[in-house]
Amino acid sequence: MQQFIDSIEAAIQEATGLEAGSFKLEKPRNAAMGDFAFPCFLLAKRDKGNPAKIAGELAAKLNENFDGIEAIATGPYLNFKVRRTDLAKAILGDILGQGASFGNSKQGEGKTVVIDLSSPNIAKPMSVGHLRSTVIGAAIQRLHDKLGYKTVGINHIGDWGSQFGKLVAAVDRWGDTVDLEKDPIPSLLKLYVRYHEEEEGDPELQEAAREAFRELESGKDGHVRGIWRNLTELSMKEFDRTYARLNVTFDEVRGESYYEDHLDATVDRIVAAGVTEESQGALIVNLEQFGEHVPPCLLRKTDGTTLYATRDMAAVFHRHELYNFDRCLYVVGGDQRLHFQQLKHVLDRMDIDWESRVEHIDFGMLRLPEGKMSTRQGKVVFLEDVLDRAVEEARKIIDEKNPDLESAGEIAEMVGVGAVVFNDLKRERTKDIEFVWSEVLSFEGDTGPYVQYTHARLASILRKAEPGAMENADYACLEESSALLLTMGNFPAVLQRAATKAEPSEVTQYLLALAREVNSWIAANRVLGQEAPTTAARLQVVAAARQTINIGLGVLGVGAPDSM
RNA sequence: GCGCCCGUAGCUCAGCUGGAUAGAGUGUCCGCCUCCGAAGCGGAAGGUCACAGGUUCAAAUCCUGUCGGGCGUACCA
Repeated sequence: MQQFIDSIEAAIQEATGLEAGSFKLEKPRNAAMGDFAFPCFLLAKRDKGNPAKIAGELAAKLNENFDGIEAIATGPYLNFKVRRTDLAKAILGDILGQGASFGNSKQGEGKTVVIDLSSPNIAKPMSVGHLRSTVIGAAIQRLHDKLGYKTVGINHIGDWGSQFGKLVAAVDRWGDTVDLEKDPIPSLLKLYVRYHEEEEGDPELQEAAREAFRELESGKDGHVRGIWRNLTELSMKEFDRTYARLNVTFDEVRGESYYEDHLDATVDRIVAAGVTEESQGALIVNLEQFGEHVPPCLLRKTDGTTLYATRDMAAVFHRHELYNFDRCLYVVGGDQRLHFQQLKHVLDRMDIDWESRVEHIDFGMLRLPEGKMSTRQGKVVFLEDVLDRAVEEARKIIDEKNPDLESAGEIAEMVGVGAVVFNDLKRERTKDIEFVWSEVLSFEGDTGPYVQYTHARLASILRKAEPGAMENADYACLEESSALLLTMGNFPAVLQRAATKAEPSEVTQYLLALAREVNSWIAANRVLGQEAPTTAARLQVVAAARQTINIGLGVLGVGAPDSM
């Protein structure tokens, strides 16, 4: 499809003297007007003329040299219509010829993107909130993979910090009251909550927790570290189960604890850059130059221990040394905007030239109808429960509508999990989401299962077609199908925009629109049993649409079943 | 208090870097399984794009202010 855009743009440049890149073709208001549009306001301004008149004159001029493309002036717009058979042939040829690599690009060749995603905290259950970072981050990684970047997905596990002192002390004291092996996460959560409550009036507990974290930080490999290591392993085993269901893998799993040894060097490096100062007994980087309200970044507390920010500084230096990234994306909730701003400001003050390559890919918070989620108040929805219920629901629908379906269990898993993941990727990243069960468990309309269902229908038609039925197509019968063809042809551009903006919802929204078009096209265009050249042409549309949906769902990490 | 983000149909959301008559889904109402999958398709109703100014040939989109909501605001992560 790109070839049409290129030749139209080239012709406009030649006829008007506009420079390449100074204008962009748009999509006409409705498909009947044409395939591509060029608003003439820009020219009208330059030449102080009437845009409608300019459009008319330009149309006449361009049509002299066009072959297979027609320029039509409609008011101040200049619309272009490609010869239908050429359009169909080019787009279907592209998609079917490229197969699974349709949408691939070389734009990322030789470039590296580091993505920090998921990053749950040890000993806490994954809530639907963690789903967002995991699923958004994984989609962004796959998008970049598709565009030829080298990608490194990093799961930066929260396994360090003063709360682990409490946890270790709690396990030490009351570990035998729960079954850690069988039910690790809920048990740990219970212990943590109990410790939190009881230490209020018990200085001894407070001191025990502090002591435990001190020992942990000292690096001594003894009793405390043993407990901590065990907690970590138990939690990771649980997390891995969920990741497997979500179809997410990581290139690097590193706890914050990994940076223990890097902390002193990191602080030294920032001090050496001359940007630190002492304030109220703590070591800080003053950031007032970025705005009088920007609070300083704390590197060392009064007691000498480090903070989250220190560990993140260590991590970003480490990642840069290791990967020399072109983009370093942090897929972390919007509640941490200030933290990442500070991180970037510190890099900026240190005159680090790759500062602009570090991006906080923030996303909206997930709220329950009754308010903000809170683990301690029991106001959480656990991810496993959501997945289980969605799968259960999918199974119920399959039993009802398609009781003979083979491997119904696997497909129910694909559809249920797909519904949850798709739903999470549906809205613009930064928007807050209210978690409503009925919405997550809905399989109709703007949902993942709707797209999956469309895929299954297309696959079903292809299964029923005779071998070789796609040969000798008569593209003339696709006269009325050009809107759908253009949508499919636009897929590579959608992927590129989604990657640049780190915005998976561009893909979900695209797939919903495509599925909608496909479904009404199927209703209006009988494929099988037509005259052979007609069936052949329509089968190509079916195959191309199936292929495009399949790739799109793949990027999102949602399964594309051939039947469901 | 201050900073950042958000406000589009009853509800959930699209609307790309300003461009043609603001679009989907859901819910409500009506129609379609003797024809490739009804998790579907077609149709109806539903909008002062929070409000008020401004910039522009052109504003849901950019700027300012007001109101409403969310998040954050130095020794948690």
